[in-house]
Formats: sequence, C-alpha cells, structure tokens
Amino acid sequence: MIKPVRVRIAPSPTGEDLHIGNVYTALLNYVYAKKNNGIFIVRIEDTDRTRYVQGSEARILNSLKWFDLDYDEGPDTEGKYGPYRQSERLNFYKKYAEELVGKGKAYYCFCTSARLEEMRKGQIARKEPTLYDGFCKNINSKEAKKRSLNEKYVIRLNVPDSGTTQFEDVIRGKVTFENKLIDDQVLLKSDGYPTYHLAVVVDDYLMGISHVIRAEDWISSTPKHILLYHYLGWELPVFCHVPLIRNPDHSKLSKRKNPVWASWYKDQGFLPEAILNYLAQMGWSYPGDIEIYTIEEMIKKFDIAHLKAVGPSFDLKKLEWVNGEYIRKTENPKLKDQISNYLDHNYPEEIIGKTIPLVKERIKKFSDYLPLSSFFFEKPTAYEIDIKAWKDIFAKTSEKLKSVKKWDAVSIGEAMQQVVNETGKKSSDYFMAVRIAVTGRKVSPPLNESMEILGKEESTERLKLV
RNA sequence: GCCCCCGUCGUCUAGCGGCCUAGGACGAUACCUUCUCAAGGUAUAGAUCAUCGGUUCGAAUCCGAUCGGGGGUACCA
Repeated sequence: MIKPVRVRIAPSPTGEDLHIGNVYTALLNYVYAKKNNGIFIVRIEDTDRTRYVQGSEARILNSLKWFDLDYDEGPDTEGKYGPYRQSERLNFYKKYAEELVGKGKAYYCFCTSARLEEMRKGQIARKEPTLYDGFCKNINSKEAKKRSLNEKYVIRLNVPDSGTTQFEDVIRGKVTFENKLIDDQVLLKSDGYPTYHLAVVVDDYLMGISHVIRAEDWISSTPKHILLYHYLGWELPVFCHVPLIRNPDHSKLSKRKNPVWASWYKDQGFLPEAILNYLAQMGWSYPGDIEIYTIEEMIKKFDIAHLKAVGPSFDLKKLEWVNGEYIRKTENPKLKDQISNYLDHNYPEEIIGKTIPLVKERIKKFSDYLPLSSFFFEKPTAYEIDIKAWKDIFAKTSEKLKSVKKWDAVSIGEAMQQVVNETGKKSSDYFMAVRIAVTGRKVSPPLNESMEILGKEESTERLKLV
C-alpha cells in the first residue's frame, strides 16, 4: 500500500502578505501534489504571538488564490485533519510534550532568560557552541512536576549527547549531524504555545504529510525533528529541502534588499502566471530550452529530485521579460479587461481597448501602461522638449489635418508627410515635434495611430495649444 | 567560533565520464527594421566549468583538500 501524497506549506502570519519565497515553495509543493494525485494543504503556523500580524493570514490566503495555487485543505476549507491553524491545536502539542516527558525524552526547564543569556555569553567567550548546558536536565520528575505548578517553565527536548542523527534528503542525499551539537531545543514555551519544532512534527504526523518540501534554511533543525519522530514512534515523511531564493547580493531574500511581498508584484502589474513561470525556472529548467510554459506543462515535466541545490538569486529583469512575453501573447480583449481592472476602472474602457494594440508590445507590466498612455485620456500638462519654435508649422499641420477626409492612421501620415515636403523640414525632427505636441513625451506609441484614436478634433486642438 | 548545505558566462540554467574548442535564456553591445520607444530579426562580447591535487586511456561530470558563498546556531518561523 503506497502512502497517499499529502504535502503542505506552512506560512506564518508575521508579515504583510505572502512572501515571494513562500510562493516558490508553494509552487513546488503544488506541482508535486498535482503530479502525484496528491493533496496540497495550507497550515497557518501562528505560534509566535509576539510577531503575529493582524490580517496577515487573510492576505496570505488571498494571494495564494490570486496565484491560483488552490489548496485542498486549509483554514478556510473543510477537511478532516483540521483545525489548520496551530493556535487552535494547542492541546495536541501539550499532550505530546507531556508524553515525551513521561518517556524521559523531554524535560522541564525552569531557567530564566537572564541565566540563558549569561550562559551563552560565557560559551561565546570560550568559543564553544551555544547549546543549552543541561542545568535542569537532571531535576527528578517528581520535583519538576511540583515546581511546574507555580513556576514558569518550558519543556526541552532531551537530545542524546553521543552518536549521530541523520536523514535522507531527496535533493541532497544523506545529511548527518552529531548529537552532541544538537541543542536541547525548547518544545513547549512558557506561554503554553509550542515552538515550530514540536508543532511541525506533531502536525505533519497528525495531518498525514507524506513529503516535507520546505526551504533549505530548515536543514539545520531537521535532526531535532527526526529525533522527535523517533521518540514518538512515528514514521518519517520524505524530506526535501529546496533552495532558498536569494537577493541579488546572494544573501537570503529579504525585504530590505528586494521586494518580497506578493502584493508588491500585484501592484506592479505582474501576472500571477508569469511570476510562477519565472519562479519555476529557479533550480529547474523545462526540457528543450523552453522558457515560457504553463503550470500544467510544468506538472507534466517536473521532477523534484532534479531540483538544483543552489540558491538562485532573484532577477527582476528576467521576471519582467517573462511577464512581457505573457502580455504579448494575451488576446487583446482579455488584456483590455486586465488593464482596466488594474486601473480600478478609472479610465474609459473603450479607449483602453483601442490603445491595446499600440501598447501591447511596449509594456512589460501593467504599471507601465499609464506612463505610456495617459495622453490618451488627458491633454499633456508639460512638454519634454521646448517646441515653441514649431508653432507656425503646427498651424499648417493643423489645417492640413482638418482637410483629411478619412481619419485613419494612413491618411494622417500622408497629410503630415505633405507638410514635411512643403516645409522642407527634416522628417524626424518634424515628427518628433508633433509627437511632443500631441503626447507631451519623447517616447510614445506610434504617432499616426495615436492620433487616429484621439480623433481629428482633439489632435488638431493639441497642435494649436503649443 | 561551531554545525550543515552549496560552487558552470553579470543573472537563471543545459550538462549525469568521450557528442563540450561548454549549449540556451535574461541582461549588455552593435546592426537591420523605423516618425520616437518597443516588439521582431541578425550578430558580438561574456564561463581556462572556484582552485589545487587525485581516479581514469579520457573529467565540468567521480573522490579529497583548500578557498569562496549561503543557511543555522532563539521560549522566531
């Protein structure tokens, strides 16, 4: 009997929104689940009340939906393994922590933070590893129990002081740690909440998680988890530590050095599919030098064992390119809706629709739209170049344009070409001047087409405003 | 400091012992196209495969050391 594939992501509601690094692990988990007919779960790890951010969970869940990374089980779905919020599962952690104490695999600790700090200072001075010194380890269980009634305490993992603990990682192979260097990790905090280490193990077991696919910054704490599985007599899940996305300077991706919140990417007008496509290329590549592909195509070809173990750095430029590719292959009507939506429907949809063919190849993300196209909606308020000297020629142009019968790009172009011929102006100078008069800018969508959209009246009027 | 992971163009990657005088993509540069900017096309630069030692007839590919980078070292996750 093969164990059903059940994977999960475990975001913490401690930030503004879904972290882009989490989007990456979510993508990998999602694809792995789909590939293996598995279940994809979201579990909220909200055991740190001091870092808890109100509203964060809702934003995380919303962003996951925005990316279309649909989860089968989560805090807002039905599911027989719930609740999916750790703060609602406190009884489980307490139960297993006590079971561990009963087995002698964990113990009560009454040390104050002041003492721990003192202890660490000494260790650092002596260049020793900063591990708990076992001060409370040998208090006999009866006494410990008694003290726990009226003293603050934590429960610590009882790590053997010899031997090794190892695990098999799908990507990295065998990883070995010496037990004497593994800390007697706190499992249950003095406020009754578990630490991550106890909570993940208990929940992953209780939720039937088959594969733990998470970022590599967890490798160092994995041996503690392994010990916990052993002590509790539970079967190990498969571990797969995926690369950690880095800042351009190669440090762990952080908000100080790179945009990290999903909302930022959304605000910039990146497409969720494009972001996922970009992220998919981190540590993995689609066979055959193909760069643009859908998540369904990825699911077909993806093999997690082939993920590279190197931490890739985030390259906004390439993301923009991928996004531009997506924009270019979007059908015009759909693009119109997307942009209109992005602009909160504050601009006439009809005009947006007309501008699409002109801007489609000129924008990489939706936030590029307005800077390029605002002149369609309002007269230029400033000119990038002084064009006063062209006043007379503009008047001539304006007259010429008025006589254009069929107001389309071709006729507009012909009319203006006549002005060039009659005045003997250099055509590139002339068209640039007209462009400035009409759009206010040196860089704009094609002139004739733009004027066609603006209409005869508006176009000629702008020439006279200079 | 200690522990763990990692190391192919600036960046993302292909490569799984001979097909590699190392391929693709982004980015850069140049040209073509052109009323601007893009898009598109073409081309160029860019990696002695971190280094040094092995193994082998043969190594980017296997092994070791060194160096470099990253992560962890919390009653954070």
